[in-house]
Amino acid sequence: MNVRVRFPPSPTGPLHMGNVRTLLFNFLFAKKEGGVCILRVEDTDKERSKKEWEQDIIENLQWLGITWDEGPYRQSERTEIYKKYLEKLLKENKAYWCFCSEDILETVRQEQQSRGEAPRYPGICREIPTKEQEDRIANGEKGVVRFIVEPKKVSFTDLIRGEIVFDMALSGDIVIAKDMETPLYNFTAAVDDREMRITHVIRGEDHITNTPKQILLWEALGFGPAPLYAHLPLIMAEDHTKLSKRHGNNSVTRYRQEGYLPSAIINFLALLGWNPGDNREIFSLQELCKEFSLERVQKSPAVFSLERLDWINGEYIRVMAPDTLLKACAPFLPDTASMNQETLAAIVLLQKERLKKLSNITELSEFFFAKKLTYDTAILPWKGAALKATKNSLEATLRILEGIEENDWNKERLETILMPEARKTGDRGAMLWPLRVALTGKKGSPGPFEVAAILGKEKSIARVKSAIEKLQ
RNA sequence: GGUCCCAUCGUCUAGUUUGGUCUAGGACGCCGGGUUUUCAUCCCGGAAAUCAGGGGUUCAAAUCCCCUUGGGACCGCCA
Repeated sequence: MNVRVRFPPSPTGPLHMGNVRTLLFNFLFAKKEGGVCILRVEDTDKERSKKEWEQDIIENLQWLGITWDEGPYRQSERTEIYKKYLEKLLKENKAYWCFCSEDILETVRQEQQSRGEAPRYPGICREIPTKEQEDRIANGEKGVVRFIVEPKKVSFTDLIRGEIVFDMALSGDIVIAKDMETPLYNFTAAVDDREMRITHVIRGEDHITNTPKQILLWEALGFGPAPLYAHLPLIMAEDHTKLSKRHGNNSVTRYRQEGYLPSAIINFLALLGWNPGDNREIFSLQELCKEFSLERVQKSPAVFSLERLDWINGEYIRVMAPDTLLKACAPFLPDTASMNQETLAAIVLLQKERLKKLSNITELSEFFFAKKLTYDTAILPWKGAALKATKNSLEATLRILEGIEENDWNKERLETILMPEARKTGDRGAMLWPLRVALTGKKGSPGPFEVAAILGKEKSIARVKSAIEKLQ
């Protein structure tokens, strides 16, 4: 079989992590099976769909490396196709015009719910003669198109969950178009899946109840065998409900802006609901394409864990090539103008193992860029040492530093000169800790030799002097 | 409320199809230790699931069957 899957985002908001997971699984499945991916923008909701969101979706998909082979098709540009099928259903009396006001519908809905019934349209307008329906529409009356849902059992074999049966007698007739130019979701999905020869519909679990509706539409339209369906477990927030706007901004753009890598996001999302069956945790997109299988997809929902994403992202950052890392970090560096490339590269490389996300570089490295360090003098002394002793130590260090030639001012030389001195104290921390704090103004930071080398002789000495002054 | 889906450490999960090798394995996070002047990295170790509960079937059940409970999704002239 020639596998064809679809990416059906709705441009009513930015691309978010939940979308990406679904699209990713479609992509991986298609690649694994040697099939093709079709990008289909589901923009039938004229009020909510925005071109800017379509842009956001496309750009972020490209950034992530999730590519498609056909499209983008836009449903808003396919009105004629839907109209044709709408007319067919109307003509064959498989659909009818409904003139019920929203007020009436709302009243009926509430009555049904208070009686403990599932809310559904009772079929009021189904009784209106076809001729009368047509006349009313021709005379300009507003109406919507309802599809007659046959009261029968509909079943399908979900590739992940097995056989699922629905009793459609419990469902009312569904609205498939607001007017001939405005078709609705279930209808356009069925039509397009057929028109685009989709073989596998892989989507979120929240679509399970739409499936029998689409299958009935598919049958009514005489489309032949429906595609195969696979419903993925949902991604949940920490509170164990479906990930949504309520849970903060989960847009790809936000993660991108914070310095998460595409490869890390892909790796993380792939492992949310799927696993290779062994203990491996790190996968490239290429590897995933080779190994993915629907059989290994989880049935139960998975909680989105930021801590886990952070870990995977850190893993990817640690294996980045120096120049790639520098380029990636550049937007997050406090000030790229005042320092040369070489220095910036050294800074980034130094912090590499400390980054969970690229944006961490900002705070981690600001002391390199600061004109003046501000910190509490109390953090200067090493393990309960007295202020006086700390000051003496720094003064001794200062004298050594001042004696070092500009040419010798590099990490290796600084270490070979200072380390023996530090050892003489019996506890190297007594000398090295105050020096490091004087240079960085922080309790935790890279080592003093690395920092001093990057800072240069002049700045380093100024900072040590400043620390000594603070201890007066 | 109705319908559907799901159920192994806090979280992601292996193991369930073909019952025994599972006194349930790995990873994240957490705790402790080592390396290191500190942080981070790295290395070692630990706590953490009576396999939701109950009942069956069986010599044997996380694995098969039934019931209960719990959680989630959907019920729109959104997708």
